[in-house]
Amino acid sequence: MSTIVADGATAGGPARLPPIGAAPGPGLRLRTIPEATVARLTAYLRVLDRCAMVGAELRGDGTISSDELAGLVGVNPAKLRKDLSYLGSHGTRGVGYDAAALRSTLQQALGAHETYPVAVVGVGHLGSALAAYPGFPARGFPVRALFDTDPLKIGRPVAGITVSDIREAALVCRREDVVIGVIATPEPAAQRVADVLVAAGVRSILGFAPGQLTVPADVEVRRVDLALELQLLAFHEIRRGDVAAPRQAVP
Amino acid sequence: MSTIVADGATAGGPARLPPIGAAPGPGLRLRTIPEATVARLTAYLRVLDRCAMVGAELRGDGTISSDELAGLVGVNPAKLRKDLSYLGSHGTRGVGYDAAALRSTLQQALGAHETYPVAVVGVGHLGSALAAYPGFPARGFPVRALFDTDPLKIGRPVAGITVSDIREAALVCRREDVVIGVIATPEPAAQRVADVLVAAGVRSILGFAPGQLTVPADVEVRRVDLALELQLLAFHEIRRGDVAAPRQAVP
DNA sequence: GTGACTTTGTGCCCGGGTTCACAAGTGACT
DNA sequence: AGTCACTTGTGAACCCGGGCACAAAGTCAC
Repeated sequence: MSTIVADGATAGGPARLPPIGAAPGPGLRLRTIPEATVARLTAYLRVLDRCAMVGAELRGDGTISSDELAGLVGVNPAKLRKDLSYLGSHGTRGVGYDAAALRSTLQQALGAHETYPVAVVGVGHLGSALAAYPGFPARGFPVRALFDTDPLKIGRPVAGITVSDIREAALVCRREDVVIGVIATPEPAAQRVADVLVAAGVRSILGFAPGQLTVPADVEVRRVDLALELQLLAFHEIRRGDVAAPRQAVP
Repeated sequence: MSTIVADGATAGGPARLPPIGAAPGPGLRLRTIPEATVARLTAYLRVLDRCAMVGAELRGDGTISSDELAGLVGVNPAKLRKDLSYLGSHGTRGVGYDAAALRSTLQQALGAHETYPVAVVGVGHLGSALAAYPGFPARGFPVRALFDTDPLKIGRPVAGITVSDIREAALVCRREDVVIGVIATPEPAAQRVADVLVAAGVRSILGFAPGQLTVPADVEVRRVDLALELQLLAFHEIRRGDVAAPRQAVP
């Protein structure tokens, strides 16, 4: 995040208009929403989805208060309200939020109403797992293309998708309307793959290889470093062991 | 930053400060190193490792300046120096850092000299991939145990490790000295698995299931939500497409 | 209609992370 | 020995997200 590109937080404060003709309410002005807030918004939406699925509104009238929703998600109620206020807040004071309307607003803001085809590059263990990961299509991210360089893998189906030659990335990505590219290759190939994806028109990349990727400024890169997560846990373990008993079992 | 940790309500969040100056740990000279800094320290160490491996010091005398190292990692030189200052800074003014000594210091601080056995729970696609992920053992995190509930999987080897019954978690974790648990199960089972791991003595957990996990206060939890990463990329995609309307809004 | 209660929206403060800029220390060169 | 170029270490300003608390606003009861 901070290591790769200076995130394109367009200078100034250009407000933005609703994507499509949002019929109800006045124009909701969307400022630059903090990333942490966007992450939580998805959590709110997920909880609301689950409530709607079960049909179990918290109340009979289909409203939910910030306290209740915050409790379900596990965040501070004030934070939730502030998060929602970025969207123009359509809550009703004294009552709460209309669950259905809030859900619709969140879907609109997060683009949850449409799908974003994904391509996975590198059909190793990790790539195959990602291709079969049910959480992706469930949240609007169907994996529509797999790429590799191994002739033994090209042409064979993995998780229901035929693996393509990475050299055909541009063609396949265009055909499948790929919007997001996922790099699951060994580290040495990651930069090369990123270049290929960018050349194929992909402007959003999720990389699993450690190390930095250099891409044009208009390409958004996110990195997930699995080993780093363990390393951070290990660091807390060290600190903990340092404070307590290093090797001793019980004093 | 990197991933989003949204479960501040329950478990070990970013920092748990005592409300008042209750003087918790009197003599803990443990300088509280910011998490972001720890993450970068590992990046520095990795780059130094690679340099040492290649034998290509930037200079003949085995020193490296903050500018050079920062350039290799892709961060601001001042940030790098401040990061290193948390460790007590063993650099030499006018010269730079002794690469070997710095590497040793980082290894010591990050605990990179020892290994932290890992257990993976949930031997599905993702769990299998994690069990075989070469980046884990390469950075000191050997996967020593696999757990599942499926009788068809229990007893069979995956990535060279025999899958154990989750009910034997306590036994196996103790035997293998497991320090870190990784939850790669479907969402509904995640909380149950977390409870089992905690009962087995694991105090560091990496979860891949969305949704919050509630654990005792002394257990450190990190979450990696793969679909969330895509969602954040999609949000930038929306914003980007929306910019098409360069309308001025309220002042 | 009025009063009391509930809940939202948000101004304000705070703590932490990032960046700048500069003093201080070190080796090299004359 | 003296000077100078170079690099580290860090104090201070800035920016941003989180949390508290309160006023505004709406509902319900009568």
